[in-house]
Amino acid sequence: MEPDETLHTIEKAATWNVNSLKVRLPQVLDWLAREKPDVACLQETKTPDGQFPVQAFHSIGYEVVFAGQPAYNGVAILSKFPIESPETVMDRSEDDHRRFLSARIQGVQVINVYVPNGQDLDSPKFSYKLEWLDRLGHYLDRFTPEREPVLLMGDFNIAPGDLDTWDPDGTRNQIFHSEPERYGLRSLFSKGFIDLYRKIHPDTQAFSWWDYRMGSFHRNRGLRIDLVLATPPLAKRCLDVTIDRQIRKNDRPSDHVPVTAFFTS
DNA sequence: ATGACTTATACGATAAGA
Repeated sequence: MEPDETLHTIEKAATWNVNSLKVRLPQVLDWLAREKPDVACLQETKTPDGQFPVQAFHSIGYEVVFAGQPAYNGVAILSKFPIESPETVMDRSEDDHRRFLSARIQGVQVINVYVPNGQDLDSPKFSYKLEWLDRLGHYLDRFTPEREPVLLMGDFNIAPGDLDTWDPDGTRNQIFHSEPERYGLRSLFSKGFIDLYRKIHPDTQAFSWWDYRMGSFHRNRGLRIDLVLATPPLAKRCLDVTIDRQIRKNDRPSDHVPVTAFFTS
């Protein structure tokens, strides 16, 4: 154990799919100034590494690591504490999508994921999604969940169960709700990764994403697909998880909202 | 209703998201 790790622990960690950091940067900076998470994982930055706004985050006290590309995907970890040993790929595959970032922060392994969308069950993108989840599982096998604190958070593009979708009957076996996807997610749970929102709020319906179209937010037709998972040493310390629905009312909002987990020190 | 918005790329139309 490093001496510093006992002095400062992660007490507040958040995940937010920002749907273009270029468009959302002012909102992200406002949110950080207001909420002050110790660690924030962003997805869909859609920003090449050379254009990442490093200085904007440094100037408000955040270290950053990022893995981006033009137009699509892109992930970043922001931290008030030092970020050690960042990894931008999860294995030796040829996959060039920037969807993964893993680093050590105050003795916690923080893993940021942007799981592929999959499009529909007939698409090659669906096979890619399932393969990607399988590869993530293999990456996670290096950890001992019962003993090690690991935070795995991001946009999973899977509604874990019927409570996590506005229309469980209409969406059954559709994309985000299909059995193969849910099996992939359950296989992460079975390794010891715990869905913290569902642990703390077993019966509450709360969504983290709403379609831009059809007034879906106003009608609360959404999904809970942005998740914070943690291994038992961290899950035991979790006090609450909140989903910031209010931020979806901003001008030019992301279609996702932040999910934030709180831990005892 | 293979739609509806929003973003990126590139400057109009298409791809992609979820």
